[in-house]
Amino acid sequence: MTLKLYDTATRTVRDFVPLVDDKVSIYHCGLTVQASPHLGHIRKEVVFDVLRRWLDHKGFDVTVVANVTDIDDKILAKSAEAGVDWFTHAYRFERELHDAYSALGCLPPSYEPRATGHIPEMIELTQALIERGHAYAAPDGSGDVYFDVKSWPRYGELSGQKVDEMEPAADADPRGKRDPRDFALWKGHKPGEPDTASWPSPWGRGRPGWHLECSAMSGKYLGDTFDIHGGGVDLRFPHHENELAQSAAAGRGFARYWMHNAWVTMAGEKMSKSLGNTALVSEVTSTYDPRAVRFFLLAPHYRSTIEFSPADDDTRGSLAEAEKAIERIDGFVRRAAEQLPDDRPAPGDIEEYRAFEQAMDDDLGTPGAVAALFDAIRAGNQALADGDTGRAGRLAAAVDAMLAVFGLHPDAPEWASGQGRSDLTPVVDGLVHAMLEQRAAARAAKDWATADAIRDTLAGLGLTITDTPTGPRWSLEKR
RNA sequence: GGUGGAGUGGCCGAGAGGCGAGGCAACGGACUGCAAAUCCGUGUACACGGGUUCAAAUCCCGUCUCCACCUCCA
Repeated sequence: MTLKLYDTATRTVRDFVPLVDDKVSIYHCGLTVQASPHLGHIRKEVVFDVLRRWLDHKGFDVTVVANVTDIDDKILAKSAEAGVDWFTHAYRFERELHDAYSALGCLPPSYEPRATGHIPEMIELTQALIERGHAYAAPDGSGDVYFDVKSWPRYGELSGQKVDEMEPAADADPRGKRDPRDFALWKGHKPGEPDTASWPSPWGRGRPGWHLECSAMSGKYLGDTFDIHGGGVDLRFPHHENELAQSAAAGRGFARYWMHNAWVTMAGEKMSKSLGNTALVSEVTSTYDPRAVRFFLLAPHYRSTIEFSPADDDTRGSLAEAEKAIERIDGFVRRAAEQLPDDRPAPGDIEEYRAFEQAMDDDLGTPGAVAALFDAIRAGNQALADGDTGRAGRLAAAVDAMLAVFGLHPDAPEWASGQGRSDLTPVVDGLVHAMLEQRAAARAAKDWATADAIRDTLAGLGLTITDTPTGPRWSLEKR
């Protein structure tokens, strides 16, 4: 089966054919490490993590590059406000970003270059653009270098806009620009900015413009032409438009497919720091099962907005609902582990599994794929109840494979807890089983009062007891 | 002004001309000592008004509402 992807540049769904057989190169714009990541930020990571896992599942050798923008206006402004060095600020939030990745089970990128580590590449690219007549040093002595939008007729191709119809820049200070839409490739050092935030260049000391970074770093690690460039829809313009312009104008092929994920909303509005309606990843994962958070972010289609609703008087909230879905998944995985032999057959031509693959190949159709997963779980539960271990085994194998693609398998190393709880699991297990033996004795004697009292005690400690055909089972309530 | 997207059952969220994706919630039933879990069953949903068609949530025309981007926001 061929993977089809929606390409933002052509606004069509296209068959995905990689540049090099069996290899896929992906670049997606990482974050500017200027504040704590929220659900909206991390959605992009989850979306591209699922894409990467799916390509991997299909047998491609995948290279993923996601940059870290560790120098920009906001970082300088905020660090100055906080009275710390800009790199102190940047490193702190870079660590938070990494914590968020791992909290949500995102595999690390193959390479994660920092902008500040690629100044020579950026200078080189800027020089190439000047030589080709697509960039110029500002004549005002500021040390800025701008991309000359008018020199590049293709400008606007990615976002479908015509330069002349764009809203004139609100920027009242055109500085040394030939056209208000020209954007900075290189920014001259300004008085008041820390000396450490500038690097020597042919145009004097300065620092790179935001758009330039991604062109320079993608070129270094993936070559002049690569397969997929991703990011949030809000980066389509101006960031990606500018990246494309400066790369193509420098003679590079650049990205062959453009993918953009939609954002996360709260009460219908985009989650963003300026609106104050953010849910930080760190907050959310300390309150809810991180796998539920991941499920919540990947279950809707990546091009649809997701409405995040916190718990209130009327609803339990979208993450609590997702936790119930995860419990259903885990219920089957545990049941299968208890009742089936360890050596699972291949999924083979299980109907639900084919539906899953078809959905994923159709522009990463996770909604259909999730539906297929639950169909397989239902069928698997039935097969287990019927004692049809052959069919149950194939379905369990299919469920395992689907969960691996989603990055949601409970036994995957990403979820192996280094955080205390599971370290005590064997101890708790022993204690609980001792109590359950007493309860079993009471039940055998039809002493329901004693049996229920033991169960209530355990329930009071947050343990749910479930009687199954193979004996009682305990699980820790999420909250 | 330009560009892109959205309005689906109690909630979330798919689909894109013809059997009501899936999850959460609710209600019945089976199972259970009682539960829980699981399974089976239960919904006359597609912003509004017209039109095309044997058939429209899906196509066409019009209307309304909402969101995003055009300011270095995933």
